[in-house]
Amino acid sequence: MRAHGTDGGVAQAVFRRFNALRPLSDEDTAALEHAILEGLLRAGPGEDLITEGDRIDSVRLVLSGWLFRHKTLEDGRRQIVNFILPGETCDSHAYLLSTIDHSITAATPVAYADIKRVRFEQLMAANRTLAEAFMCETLLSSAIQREWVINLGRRAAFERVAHLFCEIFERLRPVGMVDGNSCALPVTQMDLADATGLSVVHLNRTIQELRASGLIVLKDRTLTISDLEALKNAAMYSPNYLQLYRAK
Amino acid sequence: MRAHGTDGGVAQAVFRRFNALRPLSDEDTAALEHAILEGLLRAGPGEDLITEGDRIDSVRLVLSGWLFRHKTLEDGRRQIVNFILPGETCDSHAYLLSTIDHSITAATPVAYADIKRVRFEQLMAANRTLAEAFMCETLLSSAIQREWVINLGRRAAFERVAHLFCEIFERLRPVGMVDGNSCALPVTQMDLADATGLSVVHLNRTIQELRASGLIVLKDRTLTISDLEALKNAAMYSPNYLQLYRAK
DNA sequence: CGTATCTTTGATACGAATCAACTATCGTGG
DNA sequence: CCACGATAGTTGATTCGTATCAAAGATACG
Repeated sequence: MRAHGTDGGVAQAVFRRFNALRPLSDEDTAALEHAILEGLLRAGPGEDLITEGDRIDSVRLVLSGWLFRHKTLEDGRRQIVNFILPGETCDSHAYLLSTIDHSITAATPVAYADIKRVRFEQLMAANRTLAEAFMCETLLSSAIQREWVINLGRRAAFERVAHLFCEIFERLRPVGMVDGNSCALPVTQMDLADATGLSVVHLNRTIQELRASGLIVLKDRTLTISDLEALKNAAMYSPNYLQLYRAK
Repeated sequence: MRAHGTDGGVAQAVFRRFNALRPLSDEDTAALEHAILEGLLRAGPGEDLITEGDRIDSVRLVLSGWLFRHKTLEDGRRQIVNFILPGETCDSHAYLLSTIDHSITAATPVAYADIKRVRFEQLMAANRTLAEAFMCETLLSSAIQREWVINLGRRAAFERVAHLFCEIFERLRPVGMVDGNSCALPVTQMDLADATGLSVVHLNRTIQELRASGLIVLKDRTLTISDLEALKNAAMYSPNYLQLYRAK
């Protein structure tokens, strides 16, 4: 059961991303596609894919839509610790842990593939390139997490939001989700506030500052970055943490 | 070449930690010990084990001493993104990535084992339990990283420092590095400030607040937690992110 | 014993949170 | 199709937490 033609079908973003991590042979691609097509699922905005405390027994690949990982304190303070974008993987290998320490919620309508643990382990055992690519996914998400730590710990609000926008843009680009200098930003300002550790009010003012500086246009859930280099400078953005694949 | 007796020898902390992740058979233990003893090395305080931008080709296990991972912005602002404590692993699998996005520096004299990539891959291929344990190490360090994101993003200074102290204590406990309700804290207040995203001055005042609340004693690089439950409450600490191993 | 590093204290400034409205947008049902 | 409530975005006023600046003690160190 092949997907339509050469565009990669429903899993195009996944293939693009994997190829950026490790070049896939036709055989690799076919094996991955097969596993994906066995477990296609959908979720609606606000729906939890994983809830803190769950045990999990599968790996999920996001075909389309945005999700976020988040943790909440007893008194309700919430922090989004990462976004999960098309082509990215939720918690590969995480079935090895007893329980999950955070929740994953769909921000938009989401299509994803659910690959059961046993199936996933077969795939990894049979195909070394895919195993390495999945491992890189895990390592990359750690690298992003580290960058978020310095973002929250050492960048001021203006830089922080600028940095988040640079990162999202650079993560969406390799999966073909940017159009010129624009990309979708299908989350509310409250979500952005919870991702940047700011209050909604201050986030709103910071975005207005970014607009006033002529760095971005944000309207109708679409982010346009007028001058990416200028935005990166403002954010002290250094992209090396995202481009971590080892050229063969 | 066995280590001395039943105490695990120089690598005692490593074995304790691995056993907490995955119970090791005698055979597992022997294989791991063998690999460790082949590559014993030392580093002094301030010495870099890994510098941002390096390519790496080995995995390191910390036998004794503290290190920290850190990232620095162009203008010198520094963020410690994690501590690496005895028994823990630096970047297992990270040789898959092209370059490393952060530096690792010794905070104290450190003894560690350097296992070359090829050797490490042999070990993983030959021993599934060890492979899973190393994978868990990677996943756990991600979980800690996520917790640090919420710590920096949503906890106030007092809670934040309290949380860090709870976490360090709970990470040192399973490797036998706590003594009653005390543990070593062999880092400067500047390091703690860079780990919590605070200024040194404010960190100092926060520690004094914690002392005044009777929650901790911190003197001569020794942290004593008078009432761990009270400290956890103050920090809104929930330990589940550290206890992630799946009972067999 | 003198110097560098680390810790502590005080005074002041500023960035971001909070509180309270108000406006705009979106979805939905009458 | 419009009215309505709910959700999202925006604005102003004020408070508070934390940074910054400056300097004094304390401690470690060669």
